[in-house]
Amino acid sequence: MSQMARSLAEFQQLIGWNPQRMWHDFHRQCLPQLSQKNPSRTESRLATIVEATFTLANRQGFHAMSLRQLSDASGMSLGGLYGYFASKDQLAASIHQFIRYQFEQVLLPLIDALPEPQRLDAICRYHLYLSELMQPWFFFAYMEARHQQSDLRKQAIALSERVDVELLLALNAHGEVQEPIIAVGLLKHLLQGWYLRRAHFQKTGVDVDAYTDYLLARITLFCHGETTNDRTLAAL
Amino acid sequence: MSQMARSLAEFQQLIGWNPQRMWHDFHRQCLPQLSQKNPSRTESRLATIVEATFTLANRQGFHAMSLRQLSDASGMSLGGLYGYFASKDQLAASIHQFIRYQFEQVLLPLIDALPEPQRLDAICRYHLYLSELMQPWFFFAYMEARHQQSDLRKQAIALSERVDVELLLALNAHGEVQEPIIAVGLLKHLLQGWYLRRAHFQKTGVDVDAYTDYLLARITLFCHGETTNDRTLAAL
DNA sequence: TTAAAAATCGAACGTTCGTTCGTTATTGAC
DNA sequence: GTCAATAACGAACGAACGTTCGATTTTTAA
Repeated sequence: MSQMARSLAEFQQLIGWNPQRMWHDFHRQCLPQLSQKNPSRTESRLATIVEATFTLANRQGFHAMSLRQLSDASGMSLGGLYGYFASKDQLAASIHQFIRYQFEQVLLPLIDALPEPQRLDAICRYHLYLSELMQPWFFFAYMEARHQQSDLRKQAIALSERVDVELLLALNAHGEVQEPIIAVGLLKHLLQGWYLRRAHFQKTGVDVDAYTDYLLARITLFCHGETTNDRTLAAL
Repeated sequence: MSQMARSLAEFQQLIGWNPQRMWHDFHRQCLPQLSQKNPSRTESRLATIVEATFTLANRQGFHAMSLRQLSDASGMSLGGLYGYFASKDQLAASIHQFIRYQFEQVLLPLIDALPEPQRLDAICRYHLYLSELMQPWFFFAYMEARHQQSDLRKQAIALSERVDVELLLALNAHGEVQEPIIAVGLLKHLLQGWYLRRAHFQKTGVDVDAYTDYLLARITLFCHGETTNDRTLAAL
């Protein structure tokens, strides 16, 4: 059984993550809708296009990004883009699909392989680490999810609820959870904070390891905390 | 000196909030760009239009919402809408401006009037309560802020940083804050969670009073918590 | 009741959007 | 170097966008 990773570097090594491999996986996922034959060139072009999509869409919104802007930013002609995706909507759908794939095929199996007492720690750490490695993807997925058509949105909700269940089970393994509905929601919200508030953390010099350690050290306090009046604001 | 409100109902009474008065204030703020003369009719039409904007924009994004959709949803003709705002961008700008106005003219004065020991509690409570009363406004402001033009965005950032300072000062009044940058960011993020995850809380039956009490009871634990190994996950 | 004022309407305008497609340039095997 | 095969190009298209404006309806006050 594999050891748990306790830092970004360890996690990266554990799953063998690097950008090249990520784009390779992404390319493989996009194959059905691609009209290109040369794999290696296609991989690097896909990376250019999707990275340009992130810089534009994560600033101004995917819907507000025009294909002419994407054409300029990626250095590729308007018509040339269509060799790499079937439509603008399909481009967004591929991104959403890939991040769901990463969750289901990479994160969840890693967590399932661990004994239950370690799972809460692992879910949080691995979520934070993966969202650090793929921050633009996570940000895009969060911000654009509600603009997707209903079947893709439903799949995202289903995955989200699966994580909720995992979190609740893992939390319960550490003792009775007070107000479990609020606790689980808050915990996931705190994990999302890392990639949603990335600019803030970058400006203030907080890295993912510091954030992770800070958070994990307080999670059990937060969720199981038997708050006594003299330690809470309510006493004022 | 006024007493602090400890529930949504008390807060609502304290600031004398009701929808009618809110739309009255909003109308007054919009006056400069309005071509309409009859105040009472204009107030109700504005309410209809802005509420329709929220239902459409908060689902699919403001940019993706067409004025033809807004025309249908508000029961007003395409040209008729332009009696109530100068342009589509101005409509969004008015909403952003109004929520900033509520923050600066309603929330901050209330907090400044309180003695320092009560301020942390008040900032959190009042932020949560106001965001409950005006949830669609807060959600809209959060989601659409990055699509605004730069001067409006800068004003929003300035206000956000002002809240950060208030939070940090208030936190410090309760003792030395460990990792203050992370703590303040997280605290604000938790406050935002209430209006960002509204659908989730509505589905699970959590109301703002329960959320507020849960949060406030754990804030000092979270921010000042001297975490010992036997109470944290790191010990596993 | 009536006429001026105010408000509403929706067809039409110019622009920009996503997308297509015939043409041109590039690539790779011999 | 030649020639298919592949990829990239960008002008052009129809649709949809935000906006305008003259005609029409509703409101207001005498």
